[in-house]
Amino acid sequence: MVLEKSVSADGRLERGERTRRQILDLAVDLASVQGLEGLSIGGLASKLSLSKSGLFASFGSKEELQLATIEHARQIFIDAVVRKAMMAPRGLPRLWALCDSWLEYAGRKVFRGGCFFAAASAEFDSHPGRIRDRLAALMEEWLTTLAVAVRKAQEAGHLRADADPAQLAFEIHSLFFGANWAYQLHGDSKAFDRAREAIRHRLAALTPEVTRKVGGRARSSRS
Amino acid sequence: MVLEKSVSADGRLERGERTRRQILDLAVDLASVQGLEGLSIGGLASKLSLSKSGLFASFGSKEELQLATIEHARQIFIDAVVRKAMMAPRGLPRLWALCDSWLEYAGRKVFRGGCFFAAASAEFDSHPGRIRDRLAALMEEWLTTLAVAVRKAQEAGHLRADADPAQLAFEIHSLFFGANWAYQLHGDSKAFDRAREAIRHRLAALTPEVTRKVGGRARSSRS
DNA sequence: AGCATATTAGAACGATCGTGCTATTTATTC
DNA sequence: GAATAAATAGCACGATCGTTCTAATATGCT
Repeated sequence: MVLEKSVSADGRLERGERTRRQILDLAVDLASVQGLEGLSIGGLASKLSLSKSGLFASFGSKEELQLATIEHARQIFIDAVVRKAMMAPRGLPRLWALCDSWLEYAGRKVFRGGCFFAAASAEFDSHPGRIRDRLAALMEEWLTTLAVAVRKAQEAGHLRADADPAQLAFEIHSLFFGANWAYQLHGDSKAFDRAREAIRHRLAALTPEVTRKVGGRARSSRS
Repeated sequence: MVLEKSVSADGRLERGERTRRQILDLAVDLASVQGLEGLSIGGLASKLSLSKSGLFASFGSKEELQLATIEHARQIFIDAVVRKAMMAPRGLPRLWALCDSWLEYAGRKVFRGGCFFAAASAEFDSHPGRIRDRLAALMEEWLTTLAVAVRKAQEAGHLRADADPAQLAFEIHSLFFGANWAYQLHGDSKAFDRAREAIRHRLAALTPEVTRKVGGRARSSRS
């Protein structure tokens, strides 16, 4: 464990870092609803009973605040989705764990406005600059995580090897965002079941013959 | 053809309607990039060499301008996607025509910032009010269009009848938005091929046995 | 304790936002 | 051509935005 300068010897957070965290907790929540550009320094400050200039000084510019908000959201996402799924056994179970935890993350509204990154990437996809670049890098990182999970499932013999992991990652990711979109816009929580069903259908078609004969699908907990 | 009061006897547009159209053309273009909320009365006015108050008076409020922008985008979308696809023979060909024209609509950047409705619905999905309601209704209309196309293909015997049209519409729509998202964020135009491939794969599995024996898939132009 | 540093507050700036009110211009009708 | 209506311009308003500068306060170190 590396000692950061923002953490004192006894492990407590320094004052600045503590307020920074309060700010970012609220910023992430607000940004998922009003967008990253809709974040306002004054709005954040008043909701936290801080001075506008004091909050501003903690980040130096609005862009830095937005970038810090993205990193904070990334940590929350990793804790809520990736870390849990990585505890499942590698191969198809881990791929399914990723899917389940993502859909649960969206349905549980870890962020009030739904998936933070779905909102932010759609908002900034036409705004060149550091924010868009960072978001694009994070989303590619996530798609790679999905693709690697697919490939590992193939290497473990849980999925046929003749499928393109990037293609499957794209399809699964699209269903994720589609479900998040339908839930946010129409309040349709059945969309999560739709996404699960589509993924199940897609993966079942990729299950090797030997496995299909035994169980029909690899996860007995799935109906 | 119904005579509207904004159209004079010789078919030319009245002055007010002409500028309204110029405004909305630009508004739709700008909103697809900066968002519906990012639309500014002053910004639109200066780009069109109009006065801010004059432009404002044409709509009465920003919300009315946004609603008018949505209707204008809807017309453009219908012309670019739906109308063309409806000329294809009903059944599977028409479903495929819808898919092809949607993906081409997104790839051709009919709107500068990609699909107007993907951006707008994501922006307003957490902003209750008339705008969100209208967007939700339009998107449901679109999903219904897709579902009906699926059902017609089933009735024509082009697709097996044991598939849920709403489920298929959800999946296809998710792939549309996923491709649009990847193209906008990563500039990855291969995403359109990915979406097409996924749809092709999904529909092929739903092709009745008799048809599968003949051609493998229904559209010979598809590789 | 007191000094040095980090953190927050206060006030003000120029800019831009949506909106309302009043004039001025343009088109239509008699 | 004069009268009427429709469309546009000009100007000002309060509010809010990001940002800067300076003063006050709280913390950490010796």
